[in-house]
Formats: sequence, structure tokens, C-alpha cells
Amino acid sequence: MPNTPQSSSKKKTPVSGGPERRRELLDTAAEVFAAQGYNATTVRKIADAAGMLAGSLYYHFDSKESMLDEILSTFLDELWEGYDAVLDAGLGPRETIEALVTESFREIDRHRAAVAIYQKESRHLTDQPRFHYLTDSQRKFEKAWLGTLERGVSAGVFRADLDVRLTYRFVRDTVWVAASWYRPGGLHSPEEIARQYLSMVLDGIAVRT
Amino acid sequence: MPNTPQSSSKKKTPVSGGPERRRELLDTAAEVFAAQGYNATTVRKIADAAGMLAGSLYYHFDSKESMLDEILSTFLDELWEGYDAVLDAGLGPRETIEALVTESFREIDRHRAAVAIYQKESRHLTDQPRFHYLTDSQRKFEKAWLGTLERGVSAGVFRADLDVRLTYRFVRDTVWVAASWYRPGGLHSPEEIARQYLSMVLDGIAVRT
DNA sequence: TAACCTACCAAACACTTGTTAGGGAACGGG
DNA sequence: CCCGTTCCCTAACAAGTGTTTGGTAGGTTA
Repeated sequence: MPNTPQSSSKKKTPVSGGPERRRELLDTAAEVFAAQGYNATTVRKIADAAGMLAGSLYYHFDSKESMLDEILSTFLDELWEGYDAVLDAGLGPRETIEALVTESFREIDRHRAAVAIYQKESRHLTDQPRFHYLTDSQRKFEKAWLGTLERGVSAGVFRADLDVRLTYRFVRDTVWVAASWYRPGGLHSPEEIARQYLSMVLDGIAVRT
Repeated sequence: MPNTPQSSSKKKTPVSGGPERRRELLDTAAEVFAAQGYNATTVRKIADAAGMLAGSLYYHFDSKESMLDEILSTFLDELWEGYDAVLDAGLGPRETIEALVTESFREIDRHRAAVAIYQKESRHLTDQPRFHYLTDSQRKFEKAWLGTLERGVSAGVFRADLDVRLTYRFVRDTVWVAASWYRPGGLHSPEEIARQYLSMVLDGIAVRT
């Protein structure tokens, strides 16, 4: 037997709960996608990481693309669950930003791989009709952040001498690129990272004179 | 004639200077790489954008990978030319950071495509021996920025209550992700963007009370 | 005119890709 | 014991991949 994929280190669930295995496979797929990039990831690599053969994946999913789809959409669903809770809380501009940043780092902690995939691939996925919901999400995202920033400028809590759109991209990027280096179980908790980031974004890194 | 690639809108240089055409092809290749991702880009797409057939590219380059190599290495060469000039100028910590940020935005302006490629692909290219110079550059990069930040903390111009490594990633990322949305010839010049970014990073976006 | 060089085309190559079809082992319920 | 379900394997498929080989039009040089 030259090839025994069954002999992988994966724990065998004798009585496998149905949709559990599905999420398990999606998790490993997301990990490979994040590490190698979607296009560079072959279904055989995913199957390898899951301890099975390429064709077997098609018992659970009907295409490689639908795996990506499911990974991204479930991530966005959970993200907006958290975001909407913040936005509906009726907080002030500064508190809203603080809550959004904190929530973002929590999502990065929970969906590190999905976030990394989103960052790398979303740009050229938005062309395909199947992934149009990415554009919708992006628009809603911009509306939430930009609106809060503008509210803050009007309220006099955020500086008015800056291009708001530039500020938006600044805050957005600083938060989300963190997914590229963040590793769960590291030195800092998501909340601790959020606090330091907020401190830098709001007050700057220079000593006040 | 079902396929006449010559009829593209490319201007024909009757007497083409040798290495000029090479840079021309590398520029279009970089553009496609940046837009579609390296792995998703086929040599036929590059050839299409250049107005020729796939095989013809191999008169100028000996592989798709060597195109990527040349794009990245020439970018890094020019980047370090600018960086070294700044680092050798004997400036104070704050002035060094300001100069580095400004220089970075200038490089983004000049090498937008190469920067975008670098960001997307560098992570999983560093495995290959051919691209080990990416790791070297990254190390040198970190040493320059982190060293300057630490120097600033010691000198009392940068806050001491922050994790310096976190600050480093913060500053680094805020600057370089800009390449993902920056378009040359936009509203702001690289210098103007650098000024606003520096203002945000150094002094924060909150109103001082 | 002849030899030569540059820059490309045409056609194929070996290989990898995502995907499908059919089969079979394990297991539980009747 | 048979039936159906679950989950995976084996083996192949057509399309697309990077790359090679040989040819050739047009300009330059001698």
C-alpha cells in the first residue's frame, strides 16, 4: 500500500455528527487557502490536509469555489452579527469606534483564516456574480465606519483637519491587516491588542508636549 | 485571420531599444499580477495584455517565475536605495520616521503594482530558495523601523507605554496597505498622503482635550 | 545580395487542474 | 440477514497550465 491517507493523525470520529465533519473540512480548507492563496491551493492539497483523497471532497461539497463561498459567507454573517449589535447600541462616536475595533479583533481571533482569505482574494472575487455579497458587505462596512467618523467630527471628538475618507481607510486597514500576523494564543489577547491599537489610533504614538 | 494580437492599441516602437521592451513587458506583467494574483495569472493573459502570444514571452524571459523575480527584486533595489539614503542622513528618530514614511509613499507611487504583488505573495514565496532575498529584505526592514522606534522611545519622543513591536507592525502596515487602494494621479500626492498619515500616526485622530 | 539578428508566431509537449462515475466498506434498523 | 445510508476510494475525464521547438518577416550590417 504505497498511499494510505487514512493513516493520518486525524482523530477518527466513529459516529460522526453530520454537519460537524463539514465544518471540520471547511476549517482545514480555510487554513490551506489562507496559507497558500486560493488559486495556488489545489483540491488535492486540501484533501491531503484533511486526510483523504481529492474526489472524496465532492461528497461534501459540489465545488472548490463553493467551499470558498461558504467560508467567506459564514465569516461575514458572524461579523455582522457582532457589528450590528454595536451599531444598534446607541453609543457615541468615539465609543462606537472603540467597540467596532474591539469587535473586529475578536473576529480576527475567531476567523483568522477567513479574514486572511478575504483580504487576499476579495478584490478579484467581486467580479463574479456569486460573490456579489462581498461588495454589499463592503458598502455596508464603509457606511458604518465612515458614518461614525463623520459623526465624531461633527461632535468635535475627532479632528476636522483630516480627510475623512483617508482616516477611514487608515483605521480600517490598521485593524484588519493585523490578521496577517496575528496568531491566536499569542502574547496579547484580542482585547489587549484592541486597546493598544485604539490608543495609537486615537492619541498617536508621539509623546505629547 | 481570427486572431490578430498585433492590432492592439500598443504603440509600435519601430526601432525598439533592447532592454526597453523588456521593462515594458515587465510593467504589463506586474499590472496583471497585481490585479489577478500571481497564480491566477496565466502567461497567456500576460501575453494578451502585451499584444503577443504566450510562447513569445519566452524570447525575453526564461520563465513566468523569473518575471516575478525581476519585478520584485528591481522594486526592492530601488526601495533600499531610498531607504539607505534616509537612514544614513543622521536624522533624529522622529525625523527618520517621517522621512521613511514619505519615502515609502513615494515608492508606492512609483511601484504600485510591485508593492501590491509583494504584499499578496511574499509570504508564501519566502519558502522558495530563489526568493530568499525577500526574507533578508524583510529582516533589514524590521531592523531599520524597529530600531528607529526604540531610539525614539529612549529619546523620549515616542510613547514608552506601548509594545514597540506592536507599534512597529502598526506603522508598517498603515503605510504599506495603502498600496491596495492608492491610484497615481489621484486627489492627493504621495507627499500629501504621507503628511496626513504621519499626522494620524504621531498625534492620533482624536481631538486633544 | 548575402548573412545575420531581433522579435515574434504556430503548434505542439507533458503535466496539473477541478470534477465525475462507479464501487465498496462499515454500520444501524427492520 | 438484507437494506439503506454514510463516507470514502479508485480511476478516469477534459480543460487548462507553463514551456519548448522550429519557423519566419523585417530590419541591419557587410
